[in-house]
Amino acid sequence: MKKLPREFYTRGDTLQIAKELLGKLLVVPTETGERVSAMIVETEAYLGVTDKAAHSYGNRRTKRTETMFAVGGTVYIFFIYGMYFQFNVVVDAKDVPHAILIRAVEPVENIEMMRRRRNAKSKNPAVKTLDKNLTSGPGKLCIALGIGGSFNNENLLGDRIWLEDLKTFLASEISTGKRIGIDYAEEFAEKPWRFWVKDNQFISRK
DNA sequence: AAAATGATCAAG
DNA sequence: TTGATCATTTTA
Repeated sequence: MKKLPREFYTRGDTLQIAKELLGKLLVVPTETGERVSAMIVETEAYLGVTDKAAHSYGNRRTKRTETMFAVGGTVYIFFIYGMYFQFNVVVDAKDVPHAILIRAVEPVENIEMMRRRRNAKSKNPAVKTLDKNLTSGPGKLCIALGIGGSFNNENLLGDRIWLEDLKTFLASEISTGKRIGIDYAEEFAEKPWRFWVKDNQFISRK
């Protein structure tokens, strides 16, 4: 399969890219080279220096936010709530700190592996994680796909993690709404910069 | 009966 | 944000 080219990430229309990311296949091979993959079904755009919800608001550069300033096609991982990772795709040119948070994916290849990893994280071994709960949230998908802090700053054109074309959704198949978990962002909390595949079973909220 | 849904709470 | 628990509703 063919990796999405650098230009897909660097062309410079973050909201458009956030929508086009829906239907793309996220591939994270195991150490032994087995493909584990899932289709992106929910995204949120974070628009650089003007967006109060973005880590890079006001051009803030810290150890954590530094990767947001990398060139489009770089992976930005951050740790949240003391226990979960979030997976973001950096877009636009170097030093333009735009990123797209991947909020939910639909399992495609090697679902068995995702199930094992998710169940292993659960405290109660008796409960079996339902397939539709496997990757229906930003923290869950990172566990299922084995994405941890070491993926921060990884190149999406490398061999550790990448995106491929899979499906294309029409504008009529995409829903739009407010982003989640950013109540502190004042007027930006209302911006309709969250996108998801309409009626998809794997989105993070109903 | 089992499974899905919703509300509440604590976790690091 | 998530998982656990508990209560309620839906489904087979």
